[in-house]
Amino acid sequence: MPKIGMEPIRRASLIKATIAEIGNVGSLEVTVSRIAKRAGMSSALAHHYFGSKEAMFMAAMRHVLTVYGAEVRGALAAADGPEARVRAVIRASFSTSNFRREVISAWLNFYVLAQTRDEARRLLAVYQRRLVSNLTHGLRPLIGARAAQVACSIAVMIDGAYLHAALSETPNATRAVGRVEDYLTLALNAG
Amino acid sequence: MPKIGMEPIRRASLIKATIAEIGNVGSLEVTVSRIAKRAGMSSALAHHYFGSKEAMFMAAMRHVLTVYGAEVRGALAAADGPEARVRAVIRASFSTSNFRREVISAWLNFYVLAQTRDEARRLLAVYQRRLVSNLTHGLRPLIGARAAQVACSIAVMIDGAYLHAALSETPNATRAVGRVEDYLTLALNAG
DNA sequence: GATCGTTTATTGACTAGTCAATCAACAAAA
DNA sequence: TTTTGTTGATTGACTAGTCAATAAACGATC
Repeated sequence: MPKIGMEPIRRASLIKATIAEIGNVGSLEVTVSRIAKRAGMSSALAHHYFGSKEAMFMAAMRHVLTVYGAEVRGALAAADGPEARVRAVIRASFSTSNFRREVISAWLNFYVLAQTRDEARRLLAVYQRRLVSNLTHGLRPLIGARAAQVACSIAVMIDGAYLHAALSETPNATRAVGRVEDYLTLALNAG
Repeated sequence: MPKIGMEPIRRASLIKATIAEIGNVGSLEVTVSRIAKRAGMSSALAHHYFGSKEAMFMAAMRHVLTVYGAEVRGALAAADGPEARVRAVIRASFSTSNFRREVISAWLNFYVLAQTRDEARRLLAVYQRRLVSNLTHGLRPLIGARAAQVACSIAVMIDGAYLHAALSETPNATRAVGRVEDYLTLALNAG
């Protein structure tokens, strides 16, 4: 019983199912059939809307980045003053939504994909530049010219702490945030 | 014409070929046939010596970690004094051998594997503990009780910087080392 | 030092299963 | 009737792992 206007609904379902399935299996070795089944349709329909398995991955990752970006913007809007803005960006990177198993899985596999697929690499670069830019703007009023340098270091530390936390036996976002904020404090007091 | 004593030679060839093939494809979606072909034997022989594809991956990763461990030990032996030892550990983590494409690929896929395979997770934990331990021992005489904390932060920063460098358009080990060493300097001067 | 059973090395062929992508065909809306 | 939604069936290619069979080296025994 075909209904009209299904495209956006189907696409959203498929993206959600793709992320869930990647989280379940832990890798990109998921089948289009399983994704489609989870989304309540045939695999042929998944191909109809996305064209290929890889396109589904990319759309899924773009969705993860969109959600993350919205969280960052929300946290920035609620922050009062430059230092609070920097801390908001850091904390948003370790939000509970970023620590769901399937999102962790998506990130790790995204790194793998970024080695060989230019589209993934570009997307990753965009995310990193935005992160550094957000941090730099917050840091500039606090430490002036050192802002760019420190922002890069914080970005590196966020990714490292995320990786460590994600792969530790007991993932602990709070500890990870603490580690990055300790560095921030150190950098701010070293004027 | 079978010759005796082939087992260690075959195993070494297969490990080398596995790493090379992973580096080529960029993921674990490599076939046993291709690995075996690259190593100059039939796929049946690869199964004979390793039993499964996953066992080949694990052996390959263990080899990467062994080489890395040897580099660290070498750098530590040549280092003079605590601070030099800390810097030696940092620099060894960004050695040229760790920046070969296939080794980067092995690391990224190892992270992915560590999500779901206990053996991979355990191996990763061993590597991380050793890294932190090495750093802590070097830091203790310099900053006493803060050593453990700072060692963890450096370890996190090493992984983050490695990730960034590995996935940037122009991988640059020197810049990555510099970033971690900057943090070290900051931490040492913040007594 | 010839004989023979055992171990090790090695492969081609095969099993049994997987999967991405395609396509013809059908159903409802416009 | 053209567009949009939808699927079952199929294709064509690929894969991990098994197995029987072969052949060289080893070692013990006579």
